[in-house]
Amino acid sequence: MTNREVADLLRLIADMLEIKGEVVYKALAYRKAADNIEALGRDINEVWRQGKLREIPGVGEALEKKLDELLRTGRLGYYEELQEEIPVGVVSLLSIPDVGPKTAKLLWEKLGALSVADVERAAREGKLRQLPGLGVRSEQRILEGIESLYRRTTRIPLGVAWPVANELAQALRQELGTDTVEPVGSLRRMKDTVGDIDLLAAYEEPEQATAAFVRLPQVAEILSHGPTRASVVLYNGLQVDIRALKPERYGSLLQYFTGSKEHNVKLRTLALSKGLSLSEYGFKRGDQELLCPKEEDVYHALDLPWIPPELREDRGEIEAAQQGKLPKLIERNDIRGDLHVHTDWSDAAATLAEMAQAAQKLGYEYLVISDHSQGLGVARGLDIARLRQQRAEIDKLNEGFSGFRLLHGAEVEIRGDGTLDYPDEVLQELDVVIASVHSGLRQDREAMTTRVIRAMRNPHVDILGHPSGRLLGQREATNVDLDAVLRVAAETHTILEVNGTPNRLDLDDVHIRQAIQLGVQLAVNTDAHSVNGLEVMEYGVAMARRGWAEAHHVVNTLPLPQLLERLTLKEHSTIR
DNA sequence: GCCGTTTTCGGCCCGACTGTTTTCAGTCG
Repeated sequence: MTNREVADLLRLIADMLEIKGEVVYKALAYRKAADNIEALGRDINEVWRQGKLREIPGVGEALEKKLDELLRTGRLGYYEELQEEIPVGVVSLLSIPDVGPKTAKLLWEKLGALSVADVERAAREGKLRQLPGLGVRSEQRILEGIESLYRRTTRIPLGVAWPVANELAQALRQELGTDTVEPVGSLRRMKDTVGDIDLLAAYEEPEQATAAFVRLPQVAEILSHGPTRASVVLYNGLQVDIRALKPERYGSLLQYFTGSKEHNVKLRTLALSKGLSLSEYGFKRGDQELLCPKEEDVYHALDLPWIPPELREDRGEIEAAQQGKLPKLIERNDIRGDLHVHTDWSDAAATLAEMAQAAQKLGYEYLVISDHSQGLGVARGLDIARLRQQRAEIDKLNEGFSGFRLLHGAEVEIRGDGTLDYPDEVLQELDVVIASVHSGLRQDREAMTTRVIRAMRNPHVDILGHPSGRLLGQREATNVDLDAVLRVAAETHTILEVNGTPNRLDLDDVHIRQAIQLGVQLAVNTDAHSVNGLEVMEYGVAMARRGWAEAHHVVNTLPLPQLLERLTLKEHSTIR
């Protein structure tokens, strides 16, 4: 079982326990363990083999026993017993907005509902309003919730939500005549996907801010609307929540609303240990209030340095802050060039000259042209003759540049057996070789892992492109064993790509962090297929930051001479 | 079910909004 599968099962059990009516803290404990297993960055099976399950935070005696049974036999007796009591169908009702464990249990016990469709039917027949604690309004609300559930297909990639959120924030800033409107929540933490958009407004009359917000022309439907918070659905189907408070509490609100929930919970616990109570309004010591106009004030009150939003996932950042060991995260301006872009030589829109010009405009010192290799026919991959023609043109262009250089690379297909799409003598001519998997994506774990590792052991392969192959919202990652890939990358000095294309963001944050811990170096690239595509660098950098990357972990922060030297490391290395 | 510079037992974060209530429970973030 994968970490994800184990985590999902623990979360399912947590839901069942809640519906059953167990003390909520029990369910909480399961969820916490699930979160930590998912964010582990190591294969849980390996942790289990080493007998180190207890070292995972949130795993105690009872969960260790259950995990051991699960990983050893693939089954869990405790879960099977629970299933006898609480059918999985009841758990599925929790996906309906405004239906929690109590309501789910009620719907099941009184109406026998075991699916969202059952609830929908009962609601249409007016049966929900007859249940204790529910009325006509609740019935209507649940029905609307089901409809929105059908509309809402999946989480939204960061690259989609980010521009929408900024446009909304800008509209509201103009409406209110203030600067203090910002996207917050998982967006501000730059998570790879977001469930909804959260906005924050600091305004003297908060109720006017929420009122102006629900009146924005983008708003299709108002879900709730109070003096300090409101929730709407846009015409594009995205849900947006806003919170508004007076500016004097701006720092507390910004901190609170940025999350994550887990990070905030830990901060509050920390506050309690110092005799303070923390909420979005600020600190309280007894009746005495301590306001935080700036976000830094919140952290300083807890004797912590300010923590960058990208780290706020309760993955050790608070402990690191306490010990003064927060990383100095890489920034967008540290990037000196893009190592992965395409041109009209293969499947992209812009010419070599256009891409070079755009890169110089961004202040880059270098740009690697890396069109597809011959095997990727659908992308008009370059055969060896055209590749050499391209080299000639790049050389010619370079004569006209000063303080900037085009490098010649290629994104070379990793074939099904792990061999590469150009022979070694051709690879050797290139400044940068990116090896990527684009075909045969359904191979089983062993075949896929062997394939990728074989490619990495080629001394000419500098970078492994989009290592997991995932396409957010469209395609799962391939079966590749990333743990093994990371180990071999460390051993062979192969650079791993952090691909900034919005629906890739690959590597993800968890594996970036693991890579760094193993001493693997990264390249943050855009994989741009147009001039505008170069702009997505900010998403790639955001992923790197979420993975605790500092500038020195990323090779394209190096000045050109050092980069070129780094790129020869593998050929000169004796370890293969 | 986890966990311990206030505890190996008794805690475990805080508040808004909604609807169905006569003072609060459920849900959400």
